[in-house]
Amino acid sequence: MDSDAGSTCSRSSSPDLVVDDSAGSFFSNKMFQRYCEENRAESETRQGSTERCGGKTKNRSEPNKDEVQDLRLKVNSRERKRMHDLNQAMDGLREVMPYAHGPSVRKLSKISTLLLARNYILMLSSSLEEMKKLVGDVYGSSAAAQSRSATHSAITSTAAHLPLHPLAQSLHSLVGTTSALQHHSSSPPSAPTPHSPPAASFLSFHTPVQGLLKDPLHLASSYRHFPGMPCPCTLCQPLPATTSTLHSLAMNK
DNA sequence: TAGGCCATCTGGTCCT
DNA sequence: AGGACCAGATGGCCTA
Repeated sequence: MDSDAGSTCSRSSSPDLVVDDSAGSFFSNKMFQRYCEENRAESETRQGSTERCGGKTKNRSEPNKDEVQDLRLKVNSRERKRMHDLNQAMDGLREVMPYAHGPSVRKLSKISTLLLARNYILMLSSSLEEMKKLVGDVYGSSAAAQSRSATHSAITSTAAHLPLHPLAQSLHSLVGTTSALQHHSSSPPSAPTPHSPPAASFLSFHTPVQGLLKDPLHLASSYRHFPGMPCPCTLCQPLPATTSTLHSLAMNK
């Protein structure tokens, strides 16, 4: 509809707001012209009715054309700002997501960003639970109760050796479908920022492999998987229904 | 060229 | 009343 306003933003998710420009385009487009015509017709009708009533002009509650235009522009501007803020938040979310960043990498779409974020949170939660379980197995419940700080440090230090959770595969599939990966196993990780996401190597980001989700155990973990034998790790346990649904969603993307 | 993604406008609804 | 939020409509840009 609004081609001029759209061209000014250059498809950035957080374009610079040029209110006057968009307003100009708004004034120039057909919808607004039709809107003005309708508004004029309505005001004329109202005037006729008031004259017919013969009374005083009672248009205090009914704004005139200019007021309606100003109101409309204000509302549009607010909505634009709201959407820009939303996009900024989306960009912030993209920045902390474990996918390849860079100019050569296509930006994640909004829906992909949200799905990826959800998967990422689920994966981290599962990993944390798994690490707690592992530490509990190693040190025993009493030892774990004695030093929770040690537990915490053990969790953080051993996180780098986490088996790849099936949820991570959905990250792979999502990223694989939306962008080319910057990080490979041979390339050094980029310098971490204060809010930098876990390194790609942490998530074992290699070449995206499509269809791995169909067989999560395929590259499941450092656990050894024997045919016909149940795996002891909780990461190999069936995922919640919601997660499975999300997997299919992500795969369909 | 079709489809995906996006920005913007717009009207409705709810809340303060 | 004014603002926030939401969803539908519309049209532009980009990619396969």
